[in-house]
Amino acid sequence: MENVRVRFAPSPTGALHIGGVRTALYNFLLARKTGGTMILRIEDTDQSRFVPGAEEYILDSLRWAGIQIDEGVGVGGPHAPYRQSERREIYTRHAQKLIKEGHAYTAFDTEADLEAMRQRTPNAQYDGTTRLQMKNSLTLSEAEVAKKIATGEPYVIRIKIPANEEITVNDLIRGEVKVDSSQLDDKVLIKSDGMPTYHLANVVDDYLMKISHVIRGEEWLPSAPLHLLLYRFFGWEKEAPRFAHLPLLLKPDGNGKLSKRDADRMGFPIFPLTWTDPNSGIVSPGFREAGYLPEAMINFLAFLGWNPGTTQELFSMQELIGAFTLERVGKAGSKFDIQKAQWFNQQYLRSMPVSDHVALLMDVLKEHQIDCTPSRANQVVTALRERVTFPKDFWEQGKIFFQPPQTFDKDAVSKKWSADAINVLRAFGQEVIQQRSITADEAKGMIEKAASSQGVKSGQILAALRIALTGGLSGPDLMVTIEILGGVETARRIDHAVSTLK
RNA sequence: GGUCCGUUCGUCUAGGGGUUAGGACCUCAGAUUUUCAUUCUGGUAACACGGGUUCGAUUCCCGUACGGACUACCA
Repeated sequence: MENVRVRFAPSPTGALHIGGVRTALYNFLLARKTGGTMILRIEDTDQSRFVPGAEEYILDSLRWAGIQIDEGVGVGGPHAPYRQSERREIYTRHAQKLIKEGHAYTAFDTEADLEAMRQRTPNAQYDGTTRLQMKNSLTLSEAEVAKKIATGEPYVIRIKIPANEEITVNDLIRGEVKVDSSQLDDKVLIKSDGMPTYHLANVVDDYLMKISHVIRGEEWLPSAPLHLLLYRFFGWEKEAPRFAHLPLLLKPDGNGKLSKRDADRMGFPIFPLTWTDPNSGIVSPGFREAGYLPEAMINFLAFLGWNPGTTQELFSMQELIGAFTLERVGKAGSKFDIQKAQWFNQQYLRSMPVSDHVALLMDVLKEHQIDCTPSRANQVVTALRERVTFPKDFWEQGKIFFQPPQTFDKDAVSKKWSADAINVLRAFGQEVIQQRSITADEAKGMIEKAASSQGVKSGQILAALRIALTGGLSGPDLMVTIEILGGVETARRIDHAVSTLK
């Protein structure tokens, strides 16, 4: 595989879909694996769908994901510009060449004309069977065409699809896909606003930018024969890239392509970063803001449609680069399983060094305007480390170390709060208040003493103690909790609970 | 409707003419943890269907069913 050059070519029509991130990832992995080049091209040929901020968003998302761009928008390169709206003349020139050689023609049909044609014949398309009934340079005289163009009548340029030719797409993932050219229609190449359509722009740019592999979503497979035809008409058959059409990301339940609607409905993000739609003002949550680590997302995404053929599941970007091959990409679509994504996140979050966890905790504490010494943060983090899936869990599970419980779990109280417990807690409170700092072991001994003084086994009142201290029944080791809280705070919370709960 | 693509546990998948069809997530049970979580052990659970080829098919071929994508002057 000489000189691999791949591109990720999104449209700036809104936030980047998570499936787009996976497509970018596979391109990136192949580029890095082969020492090739990763190119970012922005396909902004549809002016009506342009959304301000979308390009910036794409750049930010890729950066967050750790997908680096070697060439293209944002970094420049030898084939600039990389924004298709800035390459207009190039496409026009190429379209003209096609016309000159009889592979394309101009068409003047209005929307009403097209509609009428479709009405006339069911399932009709603009192709070899209908093009001679339409208003185009094949049916009009040269003079008429020239006049229409001179008077500024809008027109498009269409490809002239040859009849009855078998076109074979050799897809790296799907093998040979054969299509009869008669099934294809005379697709518009240049729109009436002078901009190219995807089909033309894509082929011209991939050739000019010397792309070696086109790795894109399966939704492009049906138009791949058209693209191949274009390569042939331009005389670029030898330089045509290899194609790899990726299976789609499917919705978690039922069937169909994963959509934003599904994500909203099931309560998880679909965009890498939070996105605010500039037109509607609607804010859509992002994976980053939901607490997903980029490493976890990348690992998760890589495994949706690809696997290394071993039982290893945790892969760093470097490991993915080493293991990735297009041959091991599957053919069937994958349902987007958010639970698996959470599992990956848990794995990555827990394996971070303690210092990172401390930093995470300090961040949330700052948000809540709580001061905390590093050593205390360290204690809390140590107690919580094995219990977190998202960074926010450090706060949700750790806040009881910084503020007394706001409420007491009613069920827990009715089950575990007893007269015996109150007596033991009182006794323990009077002891523990003497010790500003107390170790877990000391706390344990003290509780046992208090319990036996009341003729009770300590095990019977531990749940009540936990309720008094944390408001509920779950949390880190109780003795460790007391150690972190300290004797004074422990006593204060017991006091409060005993006087509040009857 | 037409064209194309696909189909192994609920999910992500490995595998491949003769296997106890393997792993992970989820789930369930047990152990550990005087809680919960973690951790450990174990369990439930799959080759869409029908033909053919073959001594033998989940694996190869054909068909059917089901699902999906595409069918715009959107990408």
